[in-house]
Amino acid sequence: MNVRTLCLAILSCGDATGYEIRKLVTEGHFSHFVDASYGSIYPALNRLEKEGLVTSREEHQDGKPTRKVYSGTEAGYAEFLDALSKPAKRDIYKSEFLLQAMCAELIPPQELKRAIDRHVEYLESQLDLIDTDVKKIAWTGADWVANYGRCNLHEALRFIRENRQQLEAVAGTGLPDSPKVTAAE
Amino acid sequence: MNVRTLCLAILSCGDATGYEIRKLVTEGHFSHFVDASYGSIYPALNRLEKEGLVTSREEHQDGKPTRKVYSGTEAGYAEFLDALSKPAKRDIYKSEFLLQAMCAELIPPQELKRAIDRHVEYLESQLDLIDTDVKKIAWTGADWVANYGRCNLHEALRFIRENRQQLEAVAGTGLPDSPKVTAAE
DNA sequence: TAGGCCATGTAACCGGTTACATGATTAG
DNA sequence: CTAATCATGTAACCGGTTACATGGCCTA
Repeated sequence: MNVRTLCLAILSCGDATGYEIRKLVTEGHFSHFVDASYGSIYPALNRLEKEGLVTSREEHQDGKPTRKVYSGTEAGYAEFLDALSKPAKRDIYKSEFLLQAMCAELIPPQELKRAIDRHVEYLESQLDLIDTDVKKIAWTGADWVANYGRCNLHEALRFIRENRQQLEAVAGTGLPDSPKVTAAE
Repeated sequence: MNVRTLCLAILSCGDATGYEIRKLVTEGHFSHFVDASYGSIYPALNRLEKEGLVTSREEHQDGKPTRKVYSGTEAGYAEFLDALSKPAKRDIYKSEFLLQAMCAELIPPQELKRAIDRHVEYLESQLDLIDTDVKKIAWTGADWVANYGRCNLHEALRFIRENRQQLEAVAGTGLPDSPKVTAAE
């Protein structure tokens, strides 16, 4: 999923400015499963307008800079639906924390403990974000996704709290010269 | 986390060839939270060798191409530990499925149903992969991570199975001209 | 005999990030 | 007085992917 399609999707849900789209995908309720920055959003929006998939109107407001509000067009909505009809790409998940956990035996105990603490804090903050965020929205899809995220975060936290001592017990026991994996078979 | 550090991490756990590293990160037990392709792994390995962070030996085998087996050096292990000591970057999670779920109201019912089915299948296949894979390994870190993944996948599947009808009930009820979000506040 | 696995590598390309430019207003 | 928020945009850069090149062996 590229930024272009992402913009189309968000604009299918309602009008927004580039600034707002960026907020939604980095801090708002879309931020848990997508991401993009100004440098990709603004060019994407300009291109979409040229192609007639979105339209824009300028909203002058005093005291603040002029907003350029985008709306999806019929054609834009059609392309979005089209993108959805082909099977979704598999989820992408990258986690430095899990790499650390995987290599726990090679990491000094205090170091590992700190890494776990940090990750627990991170997951808790994500959970808070969802909870404060969900009050502001009401439509079913967003609500469902929020609940999905909440459940998963709860489960992750539960698992770590219940099993972290297993990992901490082996921290640092693997010496740099004793190989553990002989790779794939 | 770039491919360079990833290679260093894997080689800290044991010797491997570029081919094997790629297998580990795309199909093996590292594949659930990292990813990389040949085009980035081989150049990274060559550079690491030039810098003295890994060494290689050639293993001639008849019938098959010569393997170039890499081992981490003291310096390489040190750099890996150093990378771990600075706080891990936050997890990256991208999901087209959740974007679809978020926009459920705009998607025709059959389309949505199929998308959910596909995603359930995908999660189940991931679960299978962990289960078949975990038998081949024994060291604590890998085991812990496998269990972590298993729990999370179970929870995700449970949630979807129990709540999918909520989403399916509203599929297609949002018309393209009735905006739902007015973006961030 | 076609395709998949083993195995290493390169080059072109590209999507996206980072950092910058600009500037008024408001909150601490 | 400083920092943050609002708001739009550009240009350089970069990490990584895709696709290709090569070639023997084994399986269906």
